[in-house]
Amino acid sequence: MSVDPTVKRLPRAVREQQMLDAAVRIFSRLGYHAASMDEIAETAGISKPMVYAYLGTKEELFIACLHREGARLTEAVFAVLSEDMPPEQQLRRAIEAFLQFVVNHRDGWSVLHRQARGQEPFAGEIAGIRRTWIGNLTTVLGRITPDVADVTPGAYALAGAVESLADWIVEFPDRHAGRDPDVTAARLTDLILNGLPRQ
Amino acid sequence: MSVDPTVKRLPRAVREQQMLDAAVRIFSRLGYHAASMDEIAETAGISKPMVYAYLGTKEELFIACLHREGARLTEAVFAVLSEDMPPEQQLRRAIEAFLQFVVNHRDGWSVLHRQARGQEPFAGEIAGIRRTWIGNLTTVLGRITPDVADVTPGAYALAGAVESLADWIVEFPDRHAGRDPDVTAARLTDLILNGLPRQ
Amino acid sequence: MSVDPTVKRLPRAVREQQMLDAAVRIFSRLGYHAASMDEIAETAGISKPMVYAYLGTKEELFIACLHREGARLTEAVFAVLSEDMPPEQQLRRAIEAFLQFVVNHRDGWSVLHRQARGQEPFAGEIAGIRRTWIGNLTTVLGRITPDVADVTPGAYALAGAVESLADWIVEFPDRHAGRDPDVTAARLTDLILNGLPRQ
Amino acid sequence: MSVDPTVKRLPRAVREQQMLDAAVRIFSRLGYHAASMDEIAETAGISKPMVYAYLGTKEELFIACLHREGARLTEAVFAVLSEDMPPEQQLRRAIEAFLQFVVNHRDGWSVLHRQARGQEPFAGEIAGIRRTWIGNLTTVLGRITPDVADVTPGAYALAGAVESLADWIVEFPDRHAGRDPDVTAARLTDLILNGLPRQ
DNA sequence: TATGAATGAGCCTTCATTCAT
DNA sequence: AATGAATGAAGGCTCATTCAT
Repeated sequence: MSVDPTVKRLPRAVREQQMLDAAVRIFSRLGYHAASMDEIAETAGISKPMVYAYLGTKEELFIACLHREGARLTEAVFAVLSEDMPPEQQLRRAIEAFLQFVVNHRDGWSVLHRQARGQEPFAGEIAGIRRTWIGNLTTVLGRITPDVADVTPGAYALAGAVESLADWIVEFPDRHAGRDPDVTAARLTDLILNGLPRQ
Repeated sequence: MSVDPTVKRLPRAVREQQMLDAAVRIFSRLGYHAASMDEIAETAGISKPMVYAYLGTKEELFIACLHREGARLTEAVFAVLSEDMPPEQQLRRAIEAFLQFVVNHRDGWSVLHRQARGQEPFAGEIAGIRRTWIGNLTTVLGRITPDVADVTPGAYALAGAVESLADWIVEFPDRHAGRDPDVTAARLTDLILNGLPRQ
Repeated sequence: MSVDPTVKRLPRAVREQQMLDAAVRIFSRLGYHAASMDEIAETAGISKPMVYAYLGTKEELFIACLHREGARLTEAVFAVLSEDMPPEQQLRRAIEAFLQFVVNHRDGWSVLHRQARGQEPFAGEIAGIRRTWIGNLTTVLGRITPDVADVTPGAYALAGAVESLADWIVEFPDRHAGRDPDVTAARLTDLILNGLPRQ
Repeated sequence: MSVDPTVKRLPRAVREQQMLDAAVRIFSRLGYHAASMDEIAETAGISKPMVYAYLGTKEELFIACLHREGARLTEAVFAVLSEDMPPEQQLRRAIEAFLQFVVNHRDGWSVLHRQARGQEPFAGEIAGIRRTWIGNLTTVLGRITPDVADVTPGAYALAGAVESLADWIVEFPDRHAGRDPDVTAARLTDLILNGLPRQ
């Protein structure tokens, strides 16, 4: 048996990941509607009926992408936290992890954040994933401030700020060059804790 | 004789606004691709060929929507500012105006912010409109803080925070009920200026 | 009363000729189907309803063009003939006149010859016009040769030859430059009468 | 088991020919613009998307028809010639072959000659195909006559004569009945070589 | 497991034609 | 006499999805 790099028969689990990789790539570039199953299948190096056999309809495929990328994001943020950290450090490290994730998984981030927000039938799914991550922020902020009434809007504001910075980093890599995402995370943490430096 | 509600012949300028109204409504609910010219024309109470005659292609129609709503947003924010205000007040009032706009023009906001970000051939157009509004924030922040290096990322963070709060207000009208957007704007301004209240 | 060059109110007969001019121009460039009434009206400097009021539907308009240009062609050929000419001279002068007409009325020729031949519902009309001109050739040839059986196919062959030369002159003006259509007509007449010069 | 006439799954090469057959038939009857992809697909006994999948755009489909029929015509004429024939015989046999082709492939001839001449974007393609066949005539005539200057216009005239005769044969099958195309070819060859019989 | 062949349905776009002023 | 406003109808093209092998 040879080890032809263009193997034909592969175990299902491997093929599924190839398909999801291709799907995330195409969806991130074109959005849900403009992406075609043809192009996804071709990118995955597989025929279209296989995509349907393994991952179902286009809608189900997109949701599978959302789940995989959402889980990856959640894991990436959780991985850097530990119960015994002081909340200020948790805050900074969570932001760091988020920015790092976006920089390293632009396609996944694009699928999660840009390509179907507010578009049925994905709005609920995406909002749920986002709520998970904002829920974490809420917990952390709740440990820092006593201002109970504002902790939820605060978490939403903070989430938006981080997402916007992530987009900024991705959109202007040059202007951001030389600046580690960790530095950006630290600056934002400072801003949250202490406010804007005044002149 | 009063104006018949089902008027037939109307001057071009009027019809164009009707069409744009319908287009913004449909695009905001379904996104660019899922929206059909048929449905837009029907919503506008006019036949499809008229839409093509006055506003052109679906693509051109969408861009016309972006321009109209973008201009309205810019105007709404500019209208509340005056040169001689202290910058802290400018900041608060700009945020107020922005949140008010989103609450009062949900469809326009959805078209600008959610339905085509990062999707060709609109990515550039939308990014440009957003950059205008972020540019204003940058100017205001620059008057408040001496920290030159961080003023641009700060403006992006702030913009994201405001946008996210706007979405929150729209998404959970109940939880937000009784809370004026102006209160939210004031709290966010406080956060920016002084940081999170510590316990 | 001023003599504004963009006069508005013109007598019907004048307007009709303007419209036919425009129609022949557009039909000759694009063919019957690809030409649009919009473009014809615009080229004529008039609004569409006027075209319909004066010349009827697109089909009727096209037929009007065929009639006008066909009549002009017939006249041009007849004008140079007289009963008492020897038939060889009639032959040469008819060919001359035909070639001259095509060179001077390319658009009309294109409408008659290229843009709708064999296409319903114009095939019959065009064939009829062509038959008129071929009928003339038949008469002339009949005076030259006693070979009755071949005079009709001969006339068809001759007509095709002249038409093809006309197209050649129009298609390659450079290669034909310096060569008067009259020279071409003389050569062709020679060929008909005496055959190809042998080596 | 015999071949079911309503076979469902056929290899691509077969289906493509079926489609081209249908396309030539419809285009020849209606012309490029008036023909609809729907009717072509239906005539081919297949659904429209298959036509697009295999032959591309309507424009590409028409060009594919031109190429196939043009190649067939060229082959038909070439097949009857051999290098060692005297040029007079080459001339006669080429004309014979051409007339035979037109009589046996009326649809193909119509597509090549009548349905899109001078109409963009096909004018160049069609002119090129015609130039090939006229080029052959030029070569043959060059072997017969020493009159270099007139050999090209002579070939154009001859081509037009043959084409016109072909149309005549097709248009009046009755008047032509009992007359073999070969007889017509012989008479035309005579005319070319010797001129019109004089009285 | 894997795929070439096939299609129903729908959307964007345009055009000839007419109405109301 | 003249036109801006308006539309029914149709055509090109694409796509998600499935069948037969």
